[in-house]
Amino acid sequence: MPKVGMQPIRRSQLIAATLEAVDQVGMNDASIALIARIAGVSNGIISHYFKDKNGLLEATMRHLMQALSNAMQERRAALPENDPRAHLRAIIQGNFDDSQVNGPAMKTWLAFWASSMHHPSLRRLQRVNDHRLFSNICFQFRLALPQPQARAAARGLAALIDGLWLRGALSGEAFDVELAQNIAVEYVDLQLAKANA
Amino acid sequence: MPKVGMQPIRRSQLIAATLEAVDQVGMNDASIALIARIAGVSNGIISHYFKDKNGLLEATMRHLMQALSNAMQERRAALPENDPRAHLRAIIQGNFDDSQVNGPAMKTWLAFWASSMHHPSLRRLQRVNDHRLFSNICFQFRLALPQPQARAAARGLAALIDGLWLRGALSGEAFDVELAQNIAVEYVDLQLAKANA
Amino acid sequence: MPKVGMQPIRRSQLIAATLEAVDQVGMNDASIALIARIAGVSNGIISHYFKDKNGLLEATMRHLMQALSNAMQERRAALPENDPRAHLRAIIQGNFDDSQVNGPAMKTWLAFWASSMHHPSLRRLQRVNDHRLFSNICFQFRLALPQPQARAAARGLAALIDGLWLRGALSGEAFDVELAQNIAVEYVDLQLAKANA
Amino acid sequence: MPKVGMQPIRRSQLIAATLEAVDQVGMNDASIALIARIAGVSNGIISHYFKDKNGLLEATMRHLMQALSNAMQERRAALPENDPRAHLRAIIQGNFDDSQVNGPAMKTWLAFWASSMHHPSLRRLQRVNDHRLFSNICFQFRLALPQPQARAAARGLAALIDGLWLRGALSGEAFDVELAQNIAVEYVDLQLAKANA
DNA sequence: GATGAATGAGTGTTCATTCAT
DNA sequence: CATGAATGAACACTCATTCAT
Repeated sequence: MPKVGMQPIRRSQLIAATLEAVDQVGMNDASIALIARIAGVSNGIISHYFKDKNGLLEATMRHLMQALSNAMQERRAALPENDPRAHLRAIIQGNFDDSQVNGPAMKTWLAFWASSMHHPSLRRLQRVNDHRLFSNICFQFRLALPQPQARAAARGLAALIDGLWLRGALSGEAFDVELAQNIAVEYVDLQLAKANA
Repeated sequence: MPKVGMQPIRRSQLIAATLEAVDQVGMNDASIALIARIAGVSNGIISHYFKDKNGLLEATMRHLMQALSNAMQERRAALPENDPRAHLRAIIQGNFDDSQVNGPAMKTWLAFWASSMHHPSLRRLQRVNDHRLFSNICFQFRLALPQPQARAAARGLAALIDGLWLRGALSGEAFDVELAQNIAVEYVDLQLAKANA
Repeated sequence: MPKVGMQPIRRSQLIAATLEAVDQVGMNDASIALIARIAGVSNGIISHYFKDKNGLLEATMRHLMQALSNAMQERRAALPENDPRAHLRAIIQGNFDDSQVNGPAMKTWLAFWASSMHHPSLRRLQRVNDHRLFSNICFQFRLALPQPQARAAARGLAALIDGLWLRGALSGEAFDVELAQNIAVEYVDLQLAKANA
Repeated sequence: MPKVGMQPIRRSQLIAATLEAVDQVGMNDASIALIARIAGVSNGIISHYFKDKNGLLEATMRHLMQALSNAMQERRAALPENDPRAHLRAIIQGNFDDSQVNGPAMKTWLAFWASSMHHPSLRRLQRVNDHRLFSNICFQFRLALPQPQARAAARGLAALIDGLWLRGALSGEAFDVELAQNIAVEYVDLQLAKANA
């Protein structure tokens, strides 16, 4: 049923199908045929809306990143400017948002990380994202700590968040969001405590 | 040329070629033909020494895990039994051993993590490995901390190690081993400090 | 914009786009999408004016043939009836008319010749065209030569014209029209000289 | 039945199948699947012996050129050096050799000419071949004529040969080799006659 | 033990064509 | 008239695997 103005609808539909396919069989076996079948459309349409498979995967990655960014912004929007602990807490919570710790998202993120080592376009996206998380964290620590400590603390917190997320993803059990958040928040507190020492 | 005893030699040769291939083109494009070419052998021989491609990949993953285990054991062998800080430090150093932070190893680890989400045999290996790291760390923290805190600290340290490793792998720059180790060791010290509070 | 009388305009537009497309990428890769893009119209419109792609190609071939026919008629219109040399000269010049020796036309002719071997409708067009050239030439030679010689001379001149055209098209250099015409006209003179022997 | 040393056998087999396929359906529709079916082998084997389809087509063109070259050399081998008429006659006869005027060969040559306009590798082959024919002819005419006339005569004869061949291929009737040869030889005689004028 | 010829299913992609709007 | 969304078959090509030698 050809209609006009289908572009945004179809694009969302295909990105959702991609996440579903990666969840089911992994990115390697998430063929265009499978994705199209899941989306309930024909194979050929993917080239119509995304130049090729890579275009679809890149769009899917952007979608996940946007969701992550939104999850953080929502939590930080109402916070007072000069409260690093609250902002860091919101950043942590955003990273463990439902949109990031469900099965499809976790599997897709992992697959993207692996792929990004060999695909320049994904690599670029990956770098921008990593750097943004680090910058945001660093900026908040800088409000309470001198530059060198702030940078080290930021590096540590970013790594801790990613590591908690990674081990949660690989554990095979349900993601214990609260436990992960507590460990990360405690790290923030330990770092901020240096300010008063 | 002795026709006997080729098995271990060929197996090492093929595992090395696999790491090299994954480094060059990623695990997706590391075809049997490419691996065989890198190893300087014929395509067919891989089925001879490993049942199939999956067998080769599994063996490669075991190889990396063994190298990680060795790197930790070497550093811990001479340490006094009752010195958790020293042991945790050795565990940290082992995780950032040269055998783990070179390009081929990092790319292969990442690819295995992604694959393990969908391949039961890799998943099992992955779990055992993850659990062993956690157990080792937890045991050491337990020497200084009560059970609940020890478990939380272990979870945090394991995540921090993996996260530092992950962000190092993805950064695209040379891995700053010393910086990573300092951040992790500082985390150990902050946790152990609770024992005396 | 008048909605009536668009047919001849659109048809010319699409034929011109076809020639352009064939010039750019060859007939094999001259997809409907590309032709439509060059013409600045939508994909679907081609079926509207031509039944299908084959219809468009056939129309394009007819267009080239008509241009060739016109090029010859224009030059022959004012000639006296009983001057075979002048008419043969005009036929030669018509075959090397600008409309026939430009890039798009030459590439399209070549492609049509190749295609005509396997597409009955193109084949029919091709035959009619070939025969007409031969008949025209033969008729003129017949005014000066006995039948057998006239036929042989006609066969030779038709072949020489096509061969000069072909080698010019394939040479990759600019088409040296004058040189080609001189060689063909000399052939005419050599044949006509037999009449007086 | 895998054997060693199959390369030359398979290559010939596949080139023959390509000619047969082009004869049957034209080069456009001569898919790898069809060629493989005609050769009685699997699709995949073509990449094994030729890098890709283009490699197979290029090899097929080289095969035809070699056959043409052989056809001429055989006829010229026993000729005295200083007899341009005999050599030109042999060149003409070689160009109308059985290996060149059968259906598959003619259709394939035509298809290659069309393709060569858009494929650099085929274009290069085409140019070398064209130039060789011209050079050979020119060298012989030069033995009897001054340089400018020799060059013009060579251009004319090369074109006449190609044109006779082309019109024969397109005519749809059986190729009248004798008639074509007579017309071309007569052209040689007319040109050589200038030497004594 | 080792080779590499051979298979054939599977991939991403292209494309002429159809048709609701 | 004209669009462009949608289809689905066809394509070239890749690849893990098998097996005669």
